[in-house]
Amino acid sequence: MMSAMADLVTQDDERLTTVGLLFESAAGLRRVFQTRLESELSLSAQSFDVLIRLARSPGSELRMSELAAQTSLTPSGLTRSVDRLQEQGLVARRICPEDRRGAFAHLTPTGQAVMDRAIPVHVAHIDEVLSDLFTAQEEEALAALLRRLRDHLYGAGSEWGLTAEDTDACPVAD
Amino acid sequence: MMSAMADLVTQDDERLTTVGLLFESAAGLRRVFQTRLESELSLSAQSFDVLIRLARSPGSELRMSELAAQTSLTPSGLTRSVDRLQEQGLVARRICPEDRRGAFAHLTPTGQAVMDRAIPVHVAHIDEVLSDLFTAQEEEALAALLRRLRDHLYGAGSEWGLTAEDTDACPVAD
DNA sequence: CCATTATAGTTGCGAGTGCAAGTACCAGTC
DNA sequence: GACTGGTACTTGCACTCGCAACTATAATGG
Repeated sequence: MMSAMADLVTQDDERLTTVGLLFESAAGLRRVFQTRLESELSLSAQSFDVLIRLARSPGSELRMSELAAQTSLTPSGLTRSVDRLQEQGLVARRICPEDRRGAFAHLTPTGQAVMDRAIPVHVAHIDEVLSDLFTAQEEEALAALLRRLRDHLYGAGSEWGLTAEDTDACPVAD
Repeated sequence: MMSAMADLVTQDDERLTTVGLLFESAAGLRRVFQTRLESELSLSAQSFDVLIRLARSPGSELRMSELAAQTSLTPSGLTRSVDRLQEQGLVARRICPEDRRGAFAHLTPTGQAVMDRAIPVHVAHIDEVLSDLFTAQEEEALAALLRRLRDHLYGAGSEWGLTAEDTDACPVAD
């Protein structure tokens, strides 16, 4: 009855714990940012994620499929997300001329203005949470390790059904 | 129009990227595990998270509130999750004798059996994903950094509205 | 005691999401 | 140039989740 547990608490525990910490950290950070983004900027974390990826892309536009891959959303989820942002007037769609199946999402001037205001707030918020927690070296080490993990998961063959190419071009936040 | 962007791409970018990597890594890992857990064990990632926390607790039982804190779920979310697991016969509730408002959730024998089978599979899966990616030292370093972040977010005053005490007692996985 | 306040958990409801099916379009084949 | 297959999104539907309101029980205080 305890056989599996016995295995666990010896060697595997370490790895299990690492994974658990990763999930807990991400969930905690997301919740913290979400609260603040909503109260101060009336943006959901999900919306902000989409918007910041657009803001940091050349021309402030991206194909729907690209955006879906970068935001950890399925195509259908992204469609709805962009729908909402479109209703709010922050984003607009543009049909791709060369391939009329596809579409670009791009920031409207209003969306640009909102993000110009929102990004510094968010950056300040990140600083507030992370400052005095990591040294520059530690933060760099953490980023390096996570980058390796992310690339392993998404890039290089996508052995586990995860689609995405060089998301590194738009590293981004939440 | 580009003012906020200019700020971004210099100093703040690093921190923004770290946070972004954390989210992407967590999302990627979750999806990978979820796919496999569902196809091989018919368990959602959410269910598995609840079950493994129970499995690793003394007596295989935990108060609902404890469980909620550990699973990054709100109390209402946990209520529903336990409801589902109860319908599947994997978990049962037990009213706390000393405080009849509260309740314990505990694994049923069936639940125990399922987890005895599921945990080794999941551990193997983690190994498969992480092996040859990090050295023991790197993994340890990553865990240490993440633990610091997690404790900073949840513990010590919970400056950001996150509730949780010593979740370290049950570090756990997904 | 009874009243007040706080806590543990549950439920109504609305919002977001994924899966599978559908639509519109491209690309290669005969 | 219709036929077949594949791609880029979009929609129907069911499910999960969080928030706010609610119930039941404790704990405090007169």
